[in-house]
Amino acid sequence: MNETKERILFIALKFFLSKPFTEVTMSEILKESGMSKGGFYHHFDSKEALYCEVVNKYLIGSLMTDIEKFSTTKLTLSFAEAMPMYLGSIFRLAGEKLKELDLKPEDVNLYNIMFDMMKYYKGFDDILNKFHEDEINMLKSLIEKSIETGELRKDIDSLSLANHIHALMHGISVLSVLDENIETINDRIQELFNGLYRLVKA
Amino acid sequence: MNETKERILFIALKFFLSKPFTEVTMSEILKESGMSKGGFYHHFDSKEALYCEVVNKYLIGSLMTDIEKFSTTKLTLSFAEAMPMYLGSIFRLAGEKLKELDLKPEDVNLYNIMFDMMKYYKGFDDILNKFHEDEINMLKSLIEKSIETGELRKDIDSLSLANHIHALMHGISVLSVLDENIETINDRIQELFNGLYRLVKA
DNA sequence: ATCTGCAAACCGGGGTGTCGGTCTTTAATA
DNA sequence: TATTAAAGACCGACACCCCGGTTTGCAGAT
Repeated sequence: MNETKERILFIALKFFLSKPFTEVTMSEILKESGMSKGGFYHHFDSKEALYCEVVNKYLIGSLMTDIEKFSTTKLTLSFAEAMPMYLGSIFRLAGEKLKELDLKPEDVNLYNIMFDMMKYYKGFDDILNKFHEDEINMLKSLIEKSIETGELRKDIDSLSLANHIHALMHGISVLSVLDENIETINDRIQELFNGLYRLVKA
Repeated sequence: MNETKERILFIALKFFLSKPFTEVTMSEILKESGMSKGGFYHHFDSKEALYCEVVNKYLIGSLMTDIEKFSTTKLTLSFAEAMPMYLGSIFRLAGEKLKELDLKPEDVNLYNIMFDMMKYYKGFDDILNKFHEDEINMLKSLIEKSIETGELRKDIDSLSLANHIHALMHGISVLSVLDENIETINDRIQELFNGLYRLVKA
């Protein structure tokens, strides 16, 4: 792909991560990339097309690889080990990527981004559903294994607990956005997980 | 208060519930209310002032009364009775209010609304924090009472479980928005709560 | 006569996208 | 290798529209 185009995509990424689609203006993207309007529209059909390419290149792809990365390593770990690692790794990964972009976590509203993708990126609902399914299946199989090894209570319904943890994660995540203190998210996760673990361990 | 002003406030409410602040235009509010710009700006200083009055009148107030309504009735109920009632009542109440406004639940994004209030309604962060605190305290005292009566396990940390349930609620809620199937939210809540109850009951 | 409530026309600014034209690189041909 | 044609990258002014907000004037009640 063209080098200029890639530079524009990268710069646009920052803006689309830090503001809703409608509040990002072409002017600021062009100013930042030192490019003219004419130059830009030579490469892209529209602002929305730019958005879709950004999402495609930077967001969709990494969503996929991240979950795969975890699902291959989980099998050797116990529930007590894997769980905090899983919970933490998501946010650590996100944090690293934001650092590369010189963005502070508190300037990025994950849910605004997802809502935007729902609106402007066709088929995102399917992708998201599949992503959630994968996450839950992963949790489910981890739970089942941990029941077999005797780590967790025998009377636990694995699917139910998987859904529970999944929802809990999103709850912590969205509350952190609302509270505007993303930094403490890892502590909160750890604490809530410990409480849950006390309830489910054998 | 003026009758015209109230009509504008009510119409504006619908728009602010169904779209982000920046995407709501004065033109559509004026068109819907059959009013001219001059007329509008006779009553309000700005679009933002309108927004704040709408939030003040319709959203902040009901947020307060709802939680009070519940906190006065909870004392006579067991955990198993109070919990689903509490969880369900929030969404039932919201549903009723949306019906009055001819809005479908799937057209309203609760978190978009909250993020907007964070941006444009001064002091909303404090209000929200207090609201969350109240919710958690309410849950906490319910849990403590239920531990005393022997309904719940003695080894449960009440604050930890309260936080847990609170986060879980928001998780279910935000996932329902993302999945775009708000209708099933009550079933999901019921199911996840049942799973949790099995873990915490004595 | 004055004040209230409102309508209509208007304003500046900023939004996305277009268009004619220029410069640069590449490719083909003699 | 020198010349020429075509393609690609880019510029900047401008068109057009719609935004929130202002100004002016007028009808009717007090």
